[in-house]
Amino acid sequence: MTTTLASIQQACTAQCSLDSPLGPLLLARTARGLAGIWFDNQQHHPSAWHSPQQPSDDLLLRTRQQLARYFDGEAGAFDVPLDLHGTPFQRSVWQALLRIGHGHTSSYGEIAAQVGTPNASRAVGAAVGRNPVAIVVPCHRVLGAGGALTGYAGGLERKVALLDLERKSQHLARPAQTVQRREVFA
Amino acid sequence: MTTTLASIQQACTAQCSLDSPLGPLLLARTARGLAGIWFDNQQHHPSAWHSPQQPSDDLLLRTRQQLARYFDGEAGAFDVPLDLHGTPFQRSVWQALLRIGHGHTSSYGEIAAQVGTPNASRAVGAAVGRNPVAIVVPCHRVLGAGGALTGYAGGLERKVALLDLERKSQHLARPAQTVQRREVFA
DNA sequence: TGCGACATGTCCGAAAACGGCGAGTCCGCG
DNA sequence: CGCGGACTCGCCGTTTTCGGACATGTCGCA
Repeated sequence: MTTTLASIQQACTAQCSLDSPLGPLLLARTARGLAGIWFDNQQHHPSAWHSPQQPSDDLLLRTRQQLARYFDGEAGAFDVPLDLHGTPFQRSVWQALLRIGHGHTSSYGEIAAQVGTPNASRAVGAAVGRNPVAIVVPCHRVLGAGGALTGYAGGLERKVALLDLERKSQHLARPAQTVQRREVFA
Repeated sequence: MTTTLASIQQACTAQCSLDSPLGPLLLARTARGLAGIWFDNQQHHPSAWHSPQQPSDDLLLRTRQQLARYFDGEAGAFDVPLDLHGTPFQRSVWQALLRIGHGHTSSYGEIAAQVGTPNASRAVGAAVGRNPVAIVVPCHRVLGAGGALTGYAGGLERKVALLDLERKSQHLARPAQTVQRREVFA
């Protein structure tokens, strides 16, 4: 299997940017769903792009709104369809991330177990680090087995900030949290 | 740079098949032009495909007609726009092939010289062998310096057959051979 | 004439290196 | 004792690197 990033760029049909409390975000979509959210100058950023286009696109608009709500402290804010490009292993890891609830955390080893390869915690680390859709796929909720922060593609500050935000906003969870998330595979 | 074949499959928008005197052909196009013609079970065949769809497509229809005329012995039969996916080197080689006239031949070294790397005749061989658009991009017109057949992705029989066909049909060349061929790059 | 060596871009397989880990050991410190 | 921090080693998917193999042709040397 080849790189995930190139494959996304290929299939991408629209993109836009957005100013968040943690700095500018770049959003990208494909025909099938939301495919990427990156912080400025984070690791594995598709630096080939820079176009700060306005979103003329329903899906991207909704994502922007939901991100705003998320930063306002709302739990379960996301319900846009995702289109995650990656190796089978990576995708299964990212799927597992989606099952970590708002304000909760998990560990690399735990996820490795969920994915069916209990010893692959280190490989999980690598996969988590390549998560293309920051925030929505909550890779920031993964800590070391002892609770260590270990790392974040967008920088540890941002990881702490996101966890803080979620901890402080626990009580704002929506009453009916029926988040139906349809996944699309590629 | 990555594989040419995968890149074509990605961008391909339509395809169809066609029975030729030398066996079935698979045709494929992208948004920009004709991107592939392969013999059944030739080397580097995009075997992921098998759909023998009917051509509902103007460009593919025209290609089919022109192939039929070619097999009837007509020179200069092709004028469809091409969309050749490959490395810069490969594309320059394939462009050079297009300059070899109907019924004429060239050699690997000659083409290497035309492309600007006189010593790369061996590399030219590799590139010629990966020609995605059989017949229309006349890779069959390339022989060894001494006139040896050397090789053909579709099998040497077919190479001989094509050369025979062109030799026998020399006199059928159309009077005005103003073949305007627009190339598209990717 | 005949044989070996070399030049050249790309693909492909194998092998090694590299991580956003985790468990286990050893040690120093209250 | 009991706890925490530094160190070592096995784990495993992905990425990178490397070494051949090719649809050849030219040159030097016996």
